[in-house]
Amino acid sequence: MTTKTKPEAARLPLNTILNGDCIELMRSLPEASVDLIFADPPYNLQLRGDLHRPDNSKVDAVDDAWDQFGSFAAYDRFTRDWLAAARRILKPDGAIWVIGSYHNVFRLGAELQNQGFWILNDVVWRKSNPMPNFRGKRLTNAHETLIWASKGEGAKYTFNYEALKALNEGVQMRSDWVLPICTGHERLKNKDGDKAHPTQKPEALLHRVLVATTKPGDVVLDPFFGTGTTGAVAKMLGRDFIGIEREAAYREVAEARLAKVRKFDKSALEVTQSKRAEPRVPFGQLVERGMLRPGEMLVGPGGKAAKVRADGTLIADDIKGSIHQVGAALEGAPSCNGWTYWHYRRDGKNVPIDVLRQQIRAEMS
Amino acid sequence: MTTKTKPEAARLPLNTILNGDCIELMRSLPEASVDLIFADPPYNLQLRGDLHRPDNSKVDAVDDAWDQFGSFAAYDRFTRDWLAAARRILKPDGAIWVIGSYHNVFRLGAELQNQGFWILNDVVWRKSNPMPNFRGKRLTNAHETLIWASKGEGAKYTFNYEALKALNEGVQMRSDWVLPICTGHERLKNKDGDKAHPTQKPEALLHRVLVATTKPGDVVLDPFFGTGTTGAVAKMLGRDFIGIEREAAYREVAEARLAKVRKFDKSALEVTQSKRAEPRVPFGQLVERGMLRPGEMLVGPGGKAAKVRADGTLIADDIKGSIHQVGAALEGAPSCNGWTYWHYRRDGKNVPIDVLRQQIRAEMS
DNA sequence: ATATAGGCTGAATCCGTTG
DNA sequence: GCAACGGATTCAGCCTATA
Repeated sequence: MTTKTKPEAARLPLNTILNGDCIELMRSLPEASVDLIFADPPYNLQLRGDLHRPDNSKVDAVDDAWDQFGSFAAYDRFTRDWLAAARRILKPDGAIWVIGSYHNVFRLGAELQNQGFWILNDVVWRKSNPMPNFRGKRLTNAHETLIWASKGEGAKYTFNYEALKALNEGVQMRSDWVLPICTGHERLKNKDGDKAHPTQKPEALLHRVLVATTKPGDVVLDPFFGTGTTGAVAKMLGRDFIGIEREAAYREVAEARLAKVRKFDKSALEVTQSKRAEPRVPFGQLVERGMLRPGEMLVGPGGKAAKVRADGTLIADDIKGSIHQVGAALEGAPSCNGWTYWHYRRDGKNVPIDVLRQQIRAEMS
Repeated sequence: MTTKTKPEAARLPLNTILNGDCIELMRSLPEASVDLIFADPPYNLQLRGDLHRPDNSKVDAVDDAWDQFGSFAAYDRFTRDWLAAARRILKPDGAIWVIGSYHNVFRLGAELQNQGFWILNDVVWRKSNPMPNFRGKRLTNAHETLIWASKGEGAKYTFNYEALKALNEGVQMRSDWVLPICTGHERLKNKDGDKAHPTQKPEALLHRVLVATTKPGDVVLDPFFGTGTTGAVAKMLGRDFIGIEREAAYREVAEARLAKVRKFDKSALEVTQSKRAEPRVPFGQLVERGMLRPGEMLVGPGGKAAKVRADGTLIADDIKGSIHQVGAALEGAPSCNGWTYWHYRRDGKNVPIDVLRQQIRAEMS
């Protein structure tokens, strides 16, 4: 158990599995209190006891299409209710992931949009070892779809771009992820030796989701906890979790699983940071500190020149302004990173002024 | 023009491009008369401001009037109407394909289901060369989604299982297709040399769709014909097509294109052959898959050590980076193959991490 | 003629902080 | 809340120009 001092965290049942219906339980939690929701909702309409066709006297006589629509209406109500409950407890800068197959994911995605969630990406989990289509009547169903959404248009969200780029050998992570399905030792068994859960997700999938879109210490809620993959990976990665599961058999397996999980060592959880996280250094400091002198000339890559002024602005002909503004104006570009654009001369060589910024940053740390 | 003896075909405007609104025109066609519908409707992208690449060049956005809808409700009405019109003219044993991105595909899929279509597969077009995410704010949007549906539960449909298996080097075709986007000579230009259509689809994609789900002589209708990729591939493959397009500029380009197409052109087929290369395995996958734990130590041949982090980077003292970068830095070398340099300990022995990469490659093949 | 370098482009819901 | 502004951000493939 983690000790929390934040007020909202004090009211949250962190790192536990709640027993019951996820809609009711989410309604009982404080609003705007969790950072991320990961949801793997059921989609088999027949197995869900709480899904009923609407009480419509004409149903008996109608064709398959209407029957489907009736079932879909019930599924849509269920989706609307749990998503609304999830939305309430999500922080304004939080995010949600849902996963589904073609049976339900279109309804999930449409309802996400209807409720104002803002889709950031749809992600394809491409299974490296899917079950073949034995009858040869369709394509091998070799993927599932995840949807990642923020709370609304313009809302902030966490995305560890550099960490994911590192995970992908230095190139941007794409929206299609190749990962094997959950088999072997990772696949949990019950006492009879049968698989404990029909759709256990691989830890690798949750690892990528949580590394990508949460920070250490974030609260991750999973309303369809199952055997607790979300909780297990959250614990490993130093995130707090809240699980909701109404089937006792799944809760038992998940509890046993979670007890065995160990958190990774703290320094291993630090992840490659973006340059945006570095402290801001005003260009004027380089002048104040005497690294550059007022009157000194800077040159751009194309040979364009500008003069440093005492207040940390540049002047080139009649163009005055910041290093960025003058660079952009000279290039006719919408923007310009003055730190990499401008160079000063030392020992007959052109050195980017960014070197000086790095010196200052090194002193600061 | 093909001579048809079937009665319904006699009333169909085969191998022509109809000028006008697709909803009205589909309503004017005889019911239950076409075998396949391929539809690439507007995506309703909802782009806000301009987007520039890091080199300051401006991205040519899809800002055409035909992609603008006032609200999800307006888009849903449009979708409902054209899908209903399409459904009416589809034969009972016919099928429909739609393509979209996360902006619209969830609404498309949900409405297909609402109208009684029976989804057979969702298919992911994995782009081998997508446009990157220039600002590093999300995952690279590297795929689009197609939905393949029959007219209803239990309805018959055409699926050429063996042909697709042959296209896929003898193994079952999966639901994820790797194909490049439409560029180069295939990308049609207008008189000014600009692209004739902002979203032209590759012929290889239509080739696979038509080979998979139509027979020679089938009638294929495309209500959003654009520059006529569907018609061109249908003609090559000996299928009849009906195109509907309301923009005169697109119709003109499509007419010229179709006039040049000859039946049984194999060029599209060649494009579908994927290049066989040793798949690249990011080191991060070893961490995600639990083969190595964050916090675990790796050792180099000279005994130098580094710690694995959750994002697949290493840290040794204050040196952080990829397995290759950290290896090179510790050795003072310009480069280093981290796969052979680094070893992990198992059963008292040092094992090169390349062994783990080989395991993953074995799974993938 | 062949290799290399540089330029250009693609269905994109693409910034965050300070004043 | 809005405006100003600092400054961070790209991959694959094809085409053209140069060596």
